[in-house]
Amino acid sequence: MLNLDQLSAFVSVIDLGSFTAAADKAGLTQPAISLQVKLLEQRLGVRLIERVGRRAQPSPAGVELLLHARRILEDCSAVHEAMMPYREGSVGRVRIGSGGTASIHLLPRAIAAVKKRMPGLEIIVRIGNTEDILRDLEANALDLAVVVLPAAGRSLEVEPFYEDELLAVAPKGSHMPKDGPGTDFLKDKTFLLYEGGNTRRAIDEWFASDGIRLKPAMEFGSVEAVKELVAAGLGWSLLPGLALQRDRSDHLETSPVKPRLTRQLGMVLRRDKHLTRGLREVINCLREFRS
Amino acid sequence: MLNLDQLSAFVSVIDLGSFTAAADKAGLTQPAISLQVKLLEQRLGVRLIERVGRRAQPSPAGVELLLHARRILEDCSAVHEAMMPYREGSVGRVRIGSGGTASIHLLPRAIAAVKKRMPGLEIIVRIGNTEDILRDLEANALDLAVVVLPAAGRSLEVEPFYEDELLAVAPKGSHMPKDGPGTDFLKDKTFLLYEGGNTRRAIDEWFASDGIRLKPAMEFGSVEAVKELVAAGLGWSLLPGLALQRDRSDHLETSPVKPRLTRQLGMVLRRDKHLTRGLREVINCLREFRS
DNA sequence: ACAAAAGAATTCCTTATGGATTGCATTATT
DNA sequence: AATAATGCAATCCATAAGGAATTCTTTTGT
Repeated sequence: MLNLDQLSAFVSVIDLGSFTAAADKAGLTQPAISLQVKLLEQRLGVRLIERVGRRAQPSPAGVELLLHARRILEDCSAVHEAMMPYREGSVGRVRIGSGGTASIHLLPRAIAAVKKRMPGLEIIVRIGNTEDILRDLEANALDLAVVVLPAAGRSLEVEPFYEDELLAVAPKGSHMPKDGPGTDFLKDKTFLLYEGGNTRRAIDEWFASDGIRLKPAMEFGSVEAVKELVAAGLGWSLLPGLALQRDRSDHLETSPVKPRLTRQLGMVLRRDKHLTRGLREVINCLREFRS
Repeated sequence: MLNLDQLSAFVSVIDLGSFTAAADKAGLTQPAISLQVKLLEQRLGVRLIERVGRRAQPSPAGVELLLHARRILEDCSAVHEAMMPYREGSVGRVRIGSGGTASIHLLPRAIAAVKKRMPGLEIIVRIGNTEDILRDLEANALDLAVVVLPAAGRSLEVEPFYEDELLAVAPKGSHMPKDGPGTDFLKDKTFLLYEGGNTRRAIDEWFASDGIRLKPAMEFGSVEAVKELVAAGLGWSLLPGLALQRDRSDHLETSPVKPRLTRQLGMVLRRDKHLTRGLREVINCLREFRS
């Protein structure tokens, strides 16, 4: 029978290019690693590592073994993940990835609801741009993503669950058309935009459908920053309704635009994801927003 | 880290429905299997086997683990399969670096001989100048170099294996002294030379030993080109005998020079190189030329 | 038929040591 | 002065011997 410690040692040596480095990483001494690799080589009857000069390189057989070994080791760590939900005592853990806006305004409410039902559940939220989040999701470093759609990915399943309207935002006292400002009305305003990925794209498309190309005065990575700047009278903006709920009506004038401009927030999971109870709860709580 | 023996024991117990049976199959005693499964349960923090009545059945977590475990164990046995060809030496790879002349005229014959003995062997030949080849050899990007000597390098081992004579080559019908042309005879001829590194150097030294400094009319990177030009009557040349074996005697006059001028071809390996069966075969086949 | 405990055997790790190569500095040479 | 050669120190891996830890067996109990 093969031995996972030996496989792991072998992979580590190749990755780090040195027996000594692999030993340090594993918290062992160099002879231990040497022995592991040697035993593996004996068991397989093949030379796996070319000890040549100062560098350790895989032999042809070693290259082939690497492919298998990496997969096996990954599967083994996946086992721990898979057993997590069955564990007694630990209620579980849900790792959520999210874009900035949703994480500030939507997730806290959903998480609060989940926590009420499953107090022990550990919830981790990672903020990032859609691209990074989805990559981590595919790598199973995240359990669930909450992002602005569209979201692509062969192994991913997308469920839209919230339609967020983008609102025109102006300093208090600005003239705001009754039935909402259109592209014509807005095109000459000074614009401060949130430089989010899909949100920003939706805004550009909205203007572009009337043949207008927007040249924003400034772009910011933070919605809150844009809000403050608009409140200070520095210009107009188009911001997610979500971000405007904790009303700054004392300093801001807000209105839907014409035609209305919305963006879809969606939950994204790996298609083959095993649903733990915690994850199911989170999904259900997010669905509450669907109304 | 997971343990494959434990996984295997667990799967076996489920498959056979009994600890004792699993123990027999594994050639161990029953407590050993009990312990393995217990340790696995402890490590995963999950109960895996429901000991109910006479039959051992998997818990829900056990069912899930079975899926993973079977796959992992299969992959592990696939590893043995995958290593088999390398183990028997029927598969392998030899990366040879070579100067141009040897690679065209010597290597094909040696490779053909090796292939006859080890049909599965993968042979890669990289052409380049001596310097590049030797650098790659030191970096272990090549297994063997076949170059014109001398070849330096602290970590390299050199074995001369073929003495190649440089022949004077003239257009058909040229006057060629009976006992071979000397420097005196050749110094006034129009010369077309092959701009190889060590070969070219050997020629310069040959003339220099009689105090003559050669001013070749043209230099070419290809021996074949020089041959064609000489055949077309454009001048004389000194070329490796190896390159003249596929006789162009219908258009060329060839003769040893006086004193005879030879260059050594050598095999070069890293001093600490591990000899695979394939590499040994290649070396042996090259030695056949030594006669 | 499985679990638990104690002793035995094996495995695996650490320490110590030696061989080999590499990188750097020093020295000799053209 | 620049280049090549030499010598030294450092680094890395292999091996051997002793010791710690794991794992198996035997025995016994539920």
